[in-house]
Amino acid sequence: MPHYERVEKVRLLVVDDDPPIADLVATVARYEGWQAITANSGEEALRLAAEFHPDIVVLDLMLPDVDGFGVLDRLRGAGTMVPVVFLTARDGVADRVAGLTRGGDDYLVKPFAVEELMARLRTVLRRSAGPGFQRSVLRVADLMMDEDTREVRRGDKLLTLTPTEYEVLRYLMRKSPTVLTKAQILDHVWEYGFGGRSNVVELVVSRLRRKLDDTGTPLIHTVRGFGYVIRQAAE
Amino acid sequence: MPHYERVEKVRLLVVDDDPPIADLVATVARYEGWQAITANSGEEALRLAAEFHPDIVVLDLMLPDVDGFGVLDRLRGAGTMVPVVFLTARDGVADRVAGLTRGGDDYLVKPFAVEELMARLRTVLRRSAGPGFQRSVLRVADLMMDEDTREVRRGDKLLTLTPTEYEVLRYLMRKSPTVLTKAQILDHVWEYGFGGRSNVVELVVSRLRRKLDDTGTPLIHTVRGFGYVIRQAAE
DNA sequence: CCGCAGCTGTCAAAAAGCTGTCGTAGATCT
DNA sequence: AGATCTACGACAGCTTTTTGACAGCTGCGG
Repeated sequence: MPHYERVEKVRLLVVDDDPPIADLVATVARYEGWQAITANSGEEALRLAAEFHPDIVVLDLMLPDVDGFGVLDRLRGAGTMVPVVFLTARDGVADRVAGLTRGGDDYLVKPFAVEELMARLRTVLRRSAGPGFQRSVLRVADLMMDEDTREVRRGDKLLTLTPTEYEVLRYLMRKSPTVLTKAQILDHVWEYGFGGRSNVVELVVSRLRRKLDDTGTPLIHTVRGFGYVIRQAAE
Repeated sequence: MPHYERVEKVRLLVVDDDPPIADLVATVARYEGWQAITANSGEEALRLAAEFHPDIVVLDLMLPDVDGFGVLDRLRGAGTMVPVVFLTARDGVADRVAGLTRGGDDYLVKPFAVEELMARLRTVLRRSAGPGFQRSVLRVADLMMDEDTREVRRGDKLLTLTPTEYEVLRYLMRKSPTVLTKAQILDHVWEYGFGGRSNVVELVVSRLRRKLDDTGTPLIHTVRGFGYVIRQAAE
């Protein structure tokens, strides 16, 4: 039983017959500092899994040859206990997949938001790292976000965020003190293929500010002509 | 996990000729921090038992070679007193098994719910730990659940819960203060293979709330767009 | 002091969640 | 065995929350 440590790069295998999607995921993962490879078919996936020894697998259920379940079976049959996160279309199979989260594996419905996928991968990795895994808590100045309890506090004031607000804030906090463009935020937090041509990001940031900058000094800063950062008052 | 204290890892051997089921159980156990291995036949089970020295065994009755009872006999014949939890199909043999569960053994009918199986394993382990074993009591604020007597109290008011309500509540309490999605609850509390397409979880939560939040402050909180938690209301 | 990026109020549609009602099936009692 | 009771979950109506389009306003930077 491999033991997954944070010290080494996480090894991710992405299996999806749609190359753009597979690449999207792989790219984001690499950007996180992970080592990622992609497979576009079940056979290829099995071959790559055997030689690459991934720590975690993202697996589309609809593959041209062997289907997702088949791949899973054969992975397990080969004695690999590598955790798997499934991707499925909104319809149909979702039910069948649902049963799989039990094992600690997880699943996500297409189209998904990249940050959501990454969050799940991190969670699954954290859990599979064995017992006594610690809570994941993000901090920026006196702002705190507990990813397990979904509790967000500014100082000791508890904040109530909507799902979208939560996701945007998490992304900002994760990347802090890096400045993110609105496009990056849109691409990571909203489902890929989102049609929102309007000012959604500004809108959500505005709402976030009202909730969290109400008390104390502003934490979310606008970088005019570029994007947003969250950090303790800069320069 | 907050409510489970044990210094050494529990060693679990899962014996089932259906690999997905065996893996399911093993994976869930590992997530509890246990050490788990699987066997897909009676012979393999006996071999593994000899070298692995499990603390507890999950044993399917219908095996290709030696049947479950045979495995049990040979285990006992070898002088092992390791407690066994049997898995059986809904029909037939159930009665015979009942007779065989002497001592600390137990059995469960397929398809089972993961949380139910884990609960039984914990109970059997606790009992087999010798005399003066400790009661298992879960507490969240003034809510108390005794897993041995199945007694649930809010303050000193005794609550009467249906089986499903009890299971959902137990799962929530065990994981408290982590927020659980409806899918997680469904997957852990309902039998595997349940095609829950409706709002069962919401329904049970609704009924639970009526029973336990009637007195005092609400304990089960909705995290809109995500799931449910049970915990003392955070300020 | 101008212009444009950014901010925010308003609103309606859609999503998510809650709960009452009811039929079925299994358990329990007589 | 038959009658009765209980638990469960399908379904549907209703309420609340969230979201994003739109549009007008603000204020920064030059």
